[in-house]
Amino acid sequence: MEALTQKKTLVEQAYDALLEAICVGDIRPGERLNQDDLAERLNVSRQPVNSAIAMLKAQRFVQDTGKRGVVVAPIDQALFDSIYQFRTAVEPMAVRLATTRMTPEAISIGREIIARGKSHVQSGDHVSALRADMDFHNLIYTLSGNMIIADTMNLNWRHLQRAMSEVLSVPGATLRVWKEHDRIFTAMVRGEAEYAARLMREHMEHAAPRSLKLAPSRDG
Amino acid sequence: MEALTQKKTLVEQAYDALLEAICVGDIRPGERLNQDDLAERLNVSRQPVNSAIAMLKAQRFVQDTGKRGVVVAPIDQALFDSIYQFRTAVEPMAVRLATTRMTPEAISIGREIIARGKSHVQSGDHVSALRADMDFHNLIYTLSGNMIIADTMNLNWRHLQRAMSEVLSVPGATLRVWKEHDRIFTAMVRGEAEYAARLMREHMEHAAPRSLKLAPSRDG
DNA sequence: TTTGAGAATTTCGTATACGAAATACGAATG
DNA sequence: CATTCGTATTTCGTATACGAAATTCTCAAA
Repeated sequence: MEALTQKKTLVEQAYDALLEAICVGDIRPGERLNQDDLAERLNVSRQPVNSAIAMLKAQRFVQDTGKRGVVVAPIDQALFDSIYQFRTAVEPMAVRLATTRMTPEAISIGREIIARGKSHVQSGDHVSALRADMDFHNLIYTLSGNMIIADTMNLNWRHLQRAMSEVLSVPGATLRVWKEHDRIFTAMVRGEAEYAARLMREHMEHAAPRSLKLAPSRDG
Repeated sequence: MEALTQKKTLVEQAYDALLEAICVGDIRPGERLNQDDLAERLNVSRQPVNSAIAMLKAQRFVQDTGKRGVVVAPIDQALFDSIYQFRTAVEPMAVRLATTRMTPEAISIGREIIARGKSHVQSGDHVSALRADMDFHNLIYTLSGNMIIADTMNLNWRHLQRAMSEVLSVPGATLRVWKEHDRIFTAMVRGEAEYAARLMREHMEHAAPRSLKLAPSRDG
């Protein structure tokens, strides 16, 4: 008999919904969040929306401007650079740890993700390629067995995701990226932890776009 | 003329107060948070307390138990280990980055912190030695110029702080630790980034206590 | 004495109300 | 026409209310 699962509160559901809308660009950087509007759209009272916004603010997805309400945080090149720099330390470690903890199931899942990523690139579906990119890395974090890596990087990926939904060129949407993922994963399957970590560090060092190359305004 | 500063909301103040109480052990692991009680003690209505608790839950300081309310998360050896493991990747990077960004002011502050840390160890003041330990590392994160490092590690230190307030032997409270800090900082001042990073990695690898050696229950 | 059922109480998620402050709008004045 | 001031409206932080569900307590039956 399994334990009953606990339901998410409306605060948590509102947080999830708002974060997703921000990350996929439905609510854009600089846009002000109106609590009454959001409450009506989410079909809840304003209080859970207010709490969800406080949580998003703590995680820097939205920010105060000195005026009423909060705005979605602008896409910040410095934040993006900091995340990629941070990743050059953390991703190789995650790979090293994950390599020692591979399971047949993980191998199967990893291969499926890589095939999916390549397929999305070839069909030009950038959104799904980005999702697969996230899935690939998340598999590694989970496999690393280090919950701090997983939590930290999941949050960072949400920041990257929203930056990328504003960007013309999506890093996960090239075949080169997926070939590198393939090489990294193959090294992991073979148990070559140090080699896989080195490949990942190199991947990080040149996977970071030189700049975000923001898309033209959607109005123009 | 300077910009006016924005005041913290009651939610933010309640969050700060609760987090501090949890981290210094005034509210102990396993203890259930009663919202009415807390609201009365903080002299606010229950709603900001409820919101603050949701934020603490998202950051794993408190957790659901399937019953009413939340409890302060137990001190978790695995979390502690994950943080220390994570730090072996992140702290050397922070040191490397910080070394290239030293200022006379930072040098002065760093030396003051180290002197303070040694002094607290010698006088047996473990709480203040831990604070100085945190200050030393925080200086490095700030100097690194990487906001993700700073944000992530500040949160992790809060978890470490609350673990350490339950622990008999506090890692920051030995002279050995402060001698190592001194050596690291000296290398940084000299601009020896790689050497300083190596020292930090070694420091991380043996600074982690083998186990938390939890204090006996305060009742017994 | 133990167990179970029902009633009373407590707790918390969330809706609603309140009021302060910000913002928008319209009219008057220069 | 531009600017300023007063009024109306909007927005949000927070208090309060409501109700569902959990928990505790009490009493009766076995």
